[in-house]
Amino acid sequence: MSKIDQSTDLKIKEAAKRVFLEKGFGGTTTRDIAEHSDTNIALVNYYFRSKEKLFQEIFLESFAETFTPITRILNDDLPLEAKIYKLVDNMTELLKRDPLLPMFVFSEMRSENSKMCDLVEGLHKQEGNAFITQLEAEAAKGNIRKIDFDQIDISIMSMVIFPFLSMNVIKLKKNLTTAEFYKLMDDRKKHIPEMILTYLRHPG
Amino acid sequence: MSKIDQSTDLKIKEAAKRVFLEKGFGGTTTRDIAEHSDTNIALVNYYFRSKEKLFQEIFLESFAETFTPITRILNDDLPLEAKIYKLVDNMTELLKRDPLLPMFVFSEMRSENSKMCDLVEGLHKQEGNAFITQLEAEAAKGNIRKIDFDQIDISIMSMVIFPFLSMNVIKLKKNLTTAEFYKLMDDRKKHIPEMILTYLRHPG
DNA sequence: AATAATTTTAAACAATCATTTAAAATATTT
DNA sequence: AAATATTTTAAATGATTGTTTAAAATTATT
Repeated sequence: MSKIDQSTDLKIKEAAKRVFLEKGFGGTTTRDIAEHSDTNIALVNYYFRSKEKLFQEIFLESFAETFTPITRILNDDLPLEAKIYKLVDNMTELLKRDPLLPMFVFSEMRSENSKMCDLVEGLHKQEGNAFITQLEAEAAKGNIRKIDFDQIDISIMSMVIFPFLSMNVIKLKKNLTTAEFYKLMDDRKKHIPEMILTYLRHPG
Repeated sequence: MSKIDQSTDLKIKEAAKRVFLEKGFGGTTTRDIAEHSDTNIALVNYYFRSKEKLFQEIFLESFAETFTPITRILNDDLPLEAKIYKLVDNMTELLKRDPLLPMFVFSEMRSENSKMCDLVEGLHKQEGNAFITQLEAEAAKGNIRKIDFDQIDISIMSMVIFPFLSMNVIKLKKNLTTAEFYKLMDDRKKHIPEMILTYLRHPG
């Protein structure tokens, strides 16, 4: 055993997360999970009742894992510039640790009638975006340009998350090793905030 | 019949594309495709030999459908500003027509050892990015700032494509209808080029 | 130590999967 | 019109799916 006497349910859950993140719900079989967790298919159902229940548990946790840090930092009490730098830095580090996380979350929410959309709809009741409020305040003070700040929000998320969603295409197109790709992502920690801030600070 | 006597193989292929785009390879069954094409499972295999062959055909076409317009415009003989506006406009229109296209392509290339990665590796032999050459030329003339232009490339694609990959999350978080979401995407046709160009034109 | 509760195992379950078969129906060629 | 080739159908194939069963092994309780 690698980890000292890890409980069976945790062993299964961790293995399931690994497999689900790589192959999605449809591409994963209960037997996959059993093998990767060094257990058997009966145990998977014994602890989690069904493949679907296990999946939902992992999906919800992955959803939270992705968006909780973002929400937390956006609601931090920090000056605009520091907040953007921190957001991009933290998210990049999170995604470097878990590069398959966003594809897992977004791909399971791809279609309007996906069960995961309904599942998520319940919990995410608009917690009042402090970031956009902050941008509006700065705009009122004349520090940044006045625009639709939802666009800024979306653009930051796009520039941080998209490269990880398209990792393999980027690696192919730009002929990069994994290490080189990660270096590129590190460079974006400076590039993205600079781009956003330069845009915000220069009037249209 | 809606379309006058559409050939069977085309009927199957179009239905298959619809289903694959919505549910991916793993989430789609041969029976799904048969039902949606108003044929039967034997005909699917008669015309395309296997689910996998049919899928690969559709995947490769979808990959081309996504990246051919980009490559074409990036290699257009247009001034920088016009090129960026055109690229963002055309891509947005393409994605509004086919919003599930990028998720389909990228999700099937999510893992390093995905068959689709190998499949694509063959065809996409670095056709010398004219856009980056153009950026370097402009930088040499002192018209724009000198940076790693791969970052600009990635940032444009991110800002255009990512919103469609995360469409359902954005709609939930910002409480948008489909029409409102598309309106937001239309607004980005101005927002994205303005952001990129403002950044490029102002020295660090 | 005996009993009860929990966990693990191996085997089986029915349902569904992709694919194939072979006969029927249709279209094409001679 | 007869013969041939192509397309379509219905049924069956064996493999794989998620899930369940019931007995065995282990752990906890009395």
